[in-house]
Amino acid sequence: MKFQVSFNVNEKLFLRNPESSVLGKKIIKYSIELIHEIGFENFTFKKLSIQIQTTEASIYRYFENKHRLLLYILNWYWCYMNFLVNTSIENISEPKIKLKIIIELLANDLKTKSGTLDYNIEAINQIVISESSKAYLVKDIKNINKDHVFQPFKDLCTKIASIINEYNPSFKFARSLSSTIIETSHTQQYFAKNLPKLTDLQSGKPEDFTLKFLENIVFKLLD
Amino acid sequence: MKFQVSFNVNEKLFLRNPESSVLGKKIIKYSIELIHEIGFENFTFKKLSIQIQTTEASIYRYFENKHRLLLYILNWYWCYMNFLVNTSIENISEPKIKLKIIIELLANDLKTKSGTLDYNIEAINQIVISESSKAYLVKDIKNINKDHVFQPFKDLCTKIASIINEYNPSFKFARSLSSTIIETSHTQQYFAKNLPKLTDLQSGKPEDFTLKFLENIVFKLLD
DNA sequence: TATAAATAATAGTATTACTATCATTAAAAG
DNA sequence: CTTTTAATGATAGTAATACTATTATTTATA
Repeated sequence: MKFQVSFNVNEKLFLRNPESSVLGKKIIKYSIELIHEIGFENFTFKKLSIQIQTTEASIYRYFENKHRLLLYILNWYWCYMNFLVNTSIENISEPKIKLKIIIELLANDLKTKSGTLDYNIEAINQIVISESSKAYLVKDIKNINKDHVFQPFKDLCTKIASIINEYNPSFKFARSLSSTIIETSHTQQYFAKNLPKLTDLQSGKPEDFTLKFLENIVFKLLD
Repeated sequence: MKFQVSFNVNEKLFLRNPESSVLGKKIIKYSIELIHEIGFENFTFKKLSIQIQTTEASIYRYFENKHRLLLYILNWYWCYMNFLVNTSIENISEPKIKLKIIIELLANDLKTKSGTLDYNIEAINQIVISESSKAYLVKDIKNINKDHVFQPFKDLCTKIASIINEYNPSFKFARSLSSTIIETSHTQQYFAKNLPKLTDLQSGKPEDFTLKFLENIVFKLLD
């Protein structure tokens, strides 16, 4: 399946729309690769500019700083997840099946769901797992949040919460459960891979383990 | 209740033991205040040195870098939590009550449990909520982990897992549930305070909400 | 073809994240 | 009570980071 995906990412995220030029698209494509490779802390506009043979100044015309660039990548991901969730459950009537599909998507099945994309979806996935909390765990969160830069994340959370309540209308913590399974899908995958003592992974892949764990908790909670 | 608490923090965390000198203790005390005040990203040894009227070089004699200092603070916290958990459930026989007490401690009741301490426990709490994931979400995690700097965190996780299995021996995900409730206690408090749309908080304190949520999920899962 | 917009090339600044050196002061040992 | 050692202060310096500014050149659009 080959399809072109682009989303209307919040304009406050960038100074100049990276989708609007070749250089802009290169910035996104290679920042994904570079952040994945060296981690967000070690990532700089200087290093990126060398890799794509441009200058720091050129990148600064697109993004105020690297935090905004990270937010841009995460927004793209959250929009993509919203899209995948919506299309994957479109024709499903059973809320239980819907939830199962969503959990599979969260526990990293989206790489198999994705066709050919402009961006390296596996790298984005790893960035989401390792770096996404750094987007909101910042001192200036209150001001940053005013620009609605977390809207797609909240939308995803709201969507999943609505299906949780569709499945069990009396459950009182749909949003918190929703944000918890999103975050836990990242944390448990990360722990399983890097600090396995914090998990019950015995053998097999971190993704498969996370899937089983999430299914276990979600359906025990809602049944 | 006034008591003096000190723990044998892993020697790999520091170059010179901060507990061994007046300056060392000042470094810890005021780094807690400063990280709490300006956030870990904005925190520098230079700023700290100005506040405690010493030099950057002097601080570097205690800690290799600010990441190690953060790890030191978190280790202190994890050791303290281990201590609090152990003393709080010492005389309890019912595993359910033990779990309830632990959840209360996680959902921030520890400030009421703590007497007069050398360090600002409320500031440490906020640091744990906002900064602790930055201790492990680093590219070099595999090497850092070799120094056993996450041991007290793993110990806490193991302890809670053992009580989970004491309460319900057939539950297959005790460690993952344990690490999940620890992380979720931070995430939900942070979301409730800063991105409340990601939670079901209607009114009241983030701590109280988090407590209810955690109790709900833990006992629904284990009963 | 003219005009505007985007990019490249270059330079520069303040801050960060350190390392090094040497003088001074405080603590411990003889 | 001096000697030695260890800790701290004072100072300097470097490479990298996180930007901003200026001007020339290229590319796109009118």
